[in-house]
Amino acid sequence: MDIPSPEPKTEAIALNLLQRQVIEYFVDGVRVLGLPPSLGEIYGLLFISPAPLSLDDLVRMLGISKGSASQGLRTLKTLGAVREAEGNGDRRTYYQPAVDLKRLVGGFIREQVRPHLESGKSKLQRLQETALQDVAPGEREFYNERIDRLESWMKRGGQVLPMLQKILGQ
Amino acid sequence: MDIPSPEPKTEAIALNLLQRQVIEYFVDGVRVLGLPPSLGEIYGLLFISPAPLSLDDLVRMLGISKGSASQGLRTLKTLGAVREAEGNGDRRTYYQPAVDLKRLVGGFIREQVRPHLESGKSKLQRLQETALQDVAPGEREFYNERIDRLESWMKRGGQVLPMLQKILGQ
DNA sequence: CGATTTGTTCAAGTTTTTTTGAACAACGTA
DNA sequence: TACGTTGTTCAAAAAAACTTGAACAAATCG
Repeated sequence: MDIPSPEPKTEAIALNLLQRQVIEYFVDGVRVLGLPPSLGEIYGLLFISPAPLSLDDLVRMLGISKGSASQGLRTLKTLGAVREAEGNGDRRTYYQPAVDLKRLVGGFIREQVRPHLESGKSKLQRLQETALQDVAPGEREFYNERIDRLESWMKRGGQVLPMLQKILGQ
Repeated sequence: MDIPSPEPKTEAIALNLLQRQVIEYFVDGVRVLGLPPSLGEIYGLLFISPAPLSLDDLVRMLGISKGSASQGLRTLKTLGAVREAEGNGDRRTYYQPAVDLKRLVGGFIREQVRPHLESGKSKLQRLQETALQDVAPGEREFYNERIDRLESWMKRGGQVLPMLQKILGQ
């Protein structure tokens, strides 16, 4: 009978203090963006690792499940925040972080911001076309004004995003 | 013995289709910003109501609890998204939405973005000062480069926010 | 081929966030 | 001062979001 491994759920056994703090930093960071903590852990560790890491490395070093690591990497890839490292003489895939702000911001805007902006615009259009019809003609003026305002907000948003990317693009 | 009120939890009895859809619109909108749905409901209803509403109006029209309404209004006030209406010959307070984008964006940046940016900066400083010391001198180069990069991100962020406000300002 | 390693999927479990509602404070009125 | 009304607070309930882990697919190796 073995001694039951008393191993606490210690993640990050292989990580130094600096790495743990940077990971913490990114966990906080991604929360602001409305992304799950695991994304911050994964990106953070990749960011502060001298060499590319495999999915299995992430699982071991962060103490997260294979499922989380797999899904997290997928999301990060679609965000353009992580890419597969080239030419490792090995079967498994290794991952590297994208580290230029332009690319990161661009990916976030493309995947998270634009879709909402677009769907917002079309919802507004439908609003205008159908829901507004059900309002008694006498009351329409106010509603019209407000919907116009919403539309101008969306438009402004659409104008600002490219500027933002340009500014950050440096 | 009364007939037990079969009243379904129907919210929004007094709202027309347009209003319900606009509220839905804002519920989605605030989610993107990482704010709770109730804020979207409250702001949305105020936005699409011809006249200011009281806390009690919000409770009845949205079918939410007094607690939610009270807390939601507080948050919206600190975000500068809602303000109390002046001079109603009445004891209770009535609320109006702020409807110019500049003010809304400004409030969000001030309350939600800046604090994170600031705390991020100071965390980085601590990182630099303490955690980096524990790294073996030979390995410092890589870590240094990455931390410098983080600092440049924060700096860029600090520069972009005012521009953003300016652009949206009109 | 069969065995082994690598990675994905998704239902169920866990954690976190949000909402509720009842107790209470504050204020005005009579 | 006693009473009704308005609004706040916060512990507990409910809902939503995230993570896990086991079953499975895909690819490689011997």
